[in-house]
Amino acid sequence: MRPDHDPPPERPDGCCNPGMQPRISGELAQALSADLAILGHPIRLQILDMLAQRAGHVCVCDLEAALPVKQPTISHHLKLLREAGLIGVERQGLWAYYFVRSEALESLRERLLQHLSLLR
Amino acid sequence: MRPDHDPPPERPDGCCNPGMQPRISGELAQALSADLAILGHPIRLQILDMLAQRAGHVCVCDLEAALPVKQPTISHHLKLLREAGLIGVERQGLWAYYFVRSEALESLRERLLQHLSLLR
DNA sequence: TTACTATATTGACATTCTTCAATATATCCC
DNA sequence: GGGATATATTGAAGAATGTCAATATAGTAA
Repeated sequence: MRPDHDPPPERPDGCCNPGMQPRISGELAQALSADLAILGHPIRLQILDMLAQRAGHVCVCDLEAALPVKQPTISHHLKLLREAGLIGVERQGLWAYYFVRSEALESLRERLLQHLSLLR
Repeated sequence: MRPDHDPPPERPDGCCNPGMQPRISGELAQALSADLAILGHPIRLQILDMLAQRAGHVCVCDLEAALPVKQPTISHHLKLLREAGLIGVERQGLWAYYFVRSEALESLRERLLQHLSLLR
């Protein structure tokens, strides 16, 4: 979104590491923080937890009954998780059964694990 | 009464698992999402990455030179990371040298990995 | 058809987050 | 002391996010 190549400016004496760069590029940082941000909400964490408990058998009314927000808010977070590819839905008549897409969650976990160990 | 292991994947007639609860409590979800949120910003990730590269020798001017935001914004994110306990600072004269608090970052990493594996 | 139900969407509002110019603070050097 | 420099803080503005009442949609059942 913004050019990021300032040639190393002259640095006075003893301070500073001129030309130092992050190993994590701007784009990678964006992607990683998006991964972290989609998980970074208590209701979404609890939704994922409930879906993981009973894969394929959780309807919206279960979530609504167990969580301290109203139904439109549940639907909103479900949509975000679905757009992030972390969950899927199968409609059966009136009900919508949500499930964790384990392979997506697993690869997200791998990515986080890998990059967070960089920060050690 | 804590049914950690509800074996019946059968639903009672039509929909819904009455009385279903998340394993992750509201408080734990808050704490976890705070952990995730402090990492969920590209600039903060890049700051942590740069600090991890040269522990103890990164001043604000290095960060300012390498990252696409202005100095007050850098200071703002440094403050958030410091308040989260993830980094520390040692002032030397005019300069402020920031460093990763590895043990805090490590325990955060452990917590995240542990709880994320719940969601599998 | 009509009534009912589960979920999705809309629209509005409030809150939080991000950013930066301006300014303050602290330190060094002369 | 004054001037220069590195970083911190303030304050304001816009952007993003979270929430819910109202409404829409789509299915069931009589």
